[in-house]
Amino acid sequence: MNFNHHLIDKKWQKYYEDNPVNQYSDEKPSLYYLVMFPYPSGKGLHVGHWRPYVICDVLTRRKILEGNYVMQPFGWDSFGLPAENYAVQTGVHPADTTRDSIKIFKTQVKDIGAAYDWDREISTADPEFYKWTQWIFIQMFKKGLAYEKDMHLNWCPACKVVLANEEAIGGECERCGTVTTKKQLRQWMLRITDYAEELLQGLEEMDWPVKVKKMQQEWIGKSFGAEIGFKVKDTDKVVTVFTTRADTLFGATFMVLSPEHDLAKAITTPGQREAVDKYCEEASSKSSIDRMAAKDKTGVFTGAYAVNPATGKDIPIWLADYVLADYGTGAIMAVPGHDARDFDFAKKYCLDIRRVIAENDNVDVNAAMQEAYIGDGRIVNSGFINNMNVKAAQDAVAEFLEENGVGRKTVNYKLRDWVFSRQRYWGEPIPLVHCDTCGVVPVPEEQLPVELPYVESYQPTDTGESPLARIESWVNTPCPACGAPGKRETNTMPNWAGSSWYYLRYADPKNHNEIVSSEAMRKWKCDFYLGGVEHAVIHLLYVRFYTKFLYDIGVLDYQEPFPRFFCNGMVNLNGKKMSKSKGNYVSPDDIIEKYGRDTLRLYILFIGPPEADSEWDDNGIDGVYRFMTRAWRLFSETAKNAKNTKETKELLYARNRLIKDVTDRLDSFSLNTVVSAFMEGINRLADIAKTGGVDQKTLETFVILFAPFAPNTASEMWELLGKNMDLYSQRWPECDEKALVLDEKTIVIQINGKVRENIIVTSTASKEEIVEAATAAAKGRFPADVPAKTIYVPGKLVNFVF
RNA sequence: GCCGAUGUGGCGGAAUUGGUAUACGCACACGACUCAAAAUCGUGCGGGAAACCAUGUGGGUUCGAGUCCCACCAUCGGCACCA
Repeated sequence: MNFNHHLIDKKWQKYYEDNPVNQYSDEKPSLYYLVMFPYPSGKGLHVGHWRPYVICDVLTRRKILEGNYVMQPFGWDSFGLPAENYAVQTGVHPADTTRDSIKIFKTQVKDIGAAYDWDREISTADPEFYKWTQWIFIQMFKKGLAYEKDMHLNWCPACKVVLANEEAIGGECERCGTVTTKKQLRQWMLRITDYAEELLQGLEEMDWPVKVKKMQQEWIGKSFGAEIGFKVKDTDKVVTVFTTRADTLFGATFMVLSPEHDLAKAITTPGQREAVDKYCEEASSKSSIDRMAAKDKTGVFTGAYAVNPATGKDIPIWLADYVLADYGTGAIMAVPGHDARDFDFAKKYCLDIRRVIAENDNVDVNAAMQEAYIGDGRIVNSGFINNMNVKAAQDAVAEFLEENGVGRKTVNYKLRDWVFSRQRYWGEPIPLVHCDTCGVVPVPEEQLPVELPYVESYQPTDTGESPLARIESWVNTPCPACGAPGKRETNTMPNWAGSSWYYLRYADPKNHNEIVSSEAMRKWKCDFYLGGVEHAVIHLLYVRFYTKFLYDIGVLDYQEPFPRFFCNGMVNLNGKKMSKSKGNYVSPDDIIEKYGRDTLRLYILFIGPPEADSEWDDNGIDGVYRFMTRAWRLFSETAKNAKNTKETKELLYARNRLIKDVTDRLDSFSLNTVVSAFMEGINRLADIAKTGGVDQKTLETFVILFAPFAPNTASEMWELLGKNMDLYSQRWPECDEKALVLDEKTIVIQINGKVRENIIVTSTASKEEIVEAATAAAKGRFPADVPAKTIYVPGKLVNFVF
């Protein structure tokens, strides 16, 4: 009987469609395994998509075979720019495009044969779903977490859309790669910074890849320092700065504000007005990439002076775009002697440079400095903190600031509030109404969802308004508070909104009255989450933020959505990320046709360590396919007589070796080597089969172990063994360690640490016997009569040292 | 620049707590089967004639190092004027 993957796939795909593997029962322990849901594009899947799905399904099925019910849901992150861009070009409504895309995706996802609970399928663009996305926003609004602000924002001139910092990494639009510029717009913001500390603390106890934790830590970017107020001379204005180097306060010889700083224009003297206006104009028109790439620092003097609270001296106030508007207070005290950037700036504009730290006693503390000194040392030229070290000086300065009411110790975060509005059509409408008398009023919860209306034109506007703004019949609505004519908010939410809480909805996807029932919430907590690195910062940070908020308002009884997260590597082709739109991909459909679904599942695992990026190799899959046919052949040749075949010591060893290798490697997440273990197992059994047969129990054990990896083939093998359709009621086998002890073992003989000989001894041989045998075997190679030392490692080696 | 990771055959990659480096697979070569090819099966496959030498480079610890320590080099990823 040949291995016919077409027949096997067809038969079992159908069977499991009608008889799902994952049967819920109150009796069984429940688990919840989740893989990141995809954005359904019309182009369909490539084999790279398979990787996380296969990995998650293998782990799920293994847990099922250990007697658990594992909820493994699937859904669609279906709002997004591609559908809208397509609509702009063709006029086809994004809802139609999305529906079609989901259909294509779903067919292809089903080919993977994962044990998904399709009953729990969700789609973020479904009004029944986004009703609750809007509901969460309203709760945030009520708690003061959502607010409006004029923002200088990253703006993509091509997409005509505002981007969050996370979407404009490196100064390029994440979607289209266009260089972004800045634009000032009124935006809805979420106060994620209120949760900065919790988001940071929460990372500690989580079972996440270290690199992902590090990335989040860095993104949150906590630093300890002080806030110091500098009085602007001859005014009542104060410029506050954040610094991590309060110890260098005596060395602050000028100040720099970012060009966007609130006080920038207000403090400018008439004489400098023209120069300042010109500079600010230039700064705002520069793209962020130019601004970052600028080697030369530029700036302009405001004409104003501030008073250094420590020295009492007047110091000039400058504007420069090397100071970031949205970090700290958007202003710095410049200490050119001890900060490289300030040093460059001071050199260029001939500003005072003053040494206040000496690295050692040989330094001439009054000599001109050649470069900024960043390190620790003894404080000099600094009044009451002289001779202290850096740390002590920081404390002393903080105390001085407190006493004089001009500053205090503080912490600062890089994390910024989340720009939450998008000037787009295909997203969740922000459920607010603007009323002349009542201000901004949330849409009452019973009126949710605020559904997206059909529009004629999806073209975004250059003014930064959403296409929704053109639909008067939708925009005009009575104020929910007073009934007077009001206007709907026309901005929509960003892509991340739905994915920031979707995991929760799977617990209770059909609940019309609540976001989730408390019973379902308690029962279904995500035990395992899996997905690609590309979402390691943004998505995972936002989900954690939403979860913490939902905890705070009493919806959840836990504060972290994903205590355990695994990050899979990408599958590359020709060294580059697979991409349908760039034509650089391998289609799973072709592979399934040629080799069958299980071969692809196995190859996707075999291709490399799951956490590493791997290169797709068409030849590699042939090897896995050969293994499948070899395994199949072994079964078809031995199954018939298996019941009459005696279990030999060799078979017992082979069986337990396989159990141990598969189980251990699965536990350590080494999925590529699990496939190797199956290959070794089949090679071993095929060897044994040459002289005898393979017993029933060994073949059954193989099938049970194989079931999570190659479900269709394993099912067919199960049937071949004369079993009923009860493969998934079986229990994961346990290894009998005794069976792994062989009668004989190989002992390595080393001389001075180098391998010289092997001897085979009985497994019961004592140390003395082994050393004696080793001496006899290696004596001829001894450089002297008697070794100075003999190292014996039990059961492994003897090392003669001379 | 800072942070992190990774360097092992022609290739993808294996190697419990330091204990036979190169498992498993690909590619390749030869052989069997065949009129022939494909498929399949079998054998070989780091270098070297050998002694020996080989896990990015140079040191160190150890009876023994791919594994631990120090210093470099290279590649990849993240962040990047964060005060």
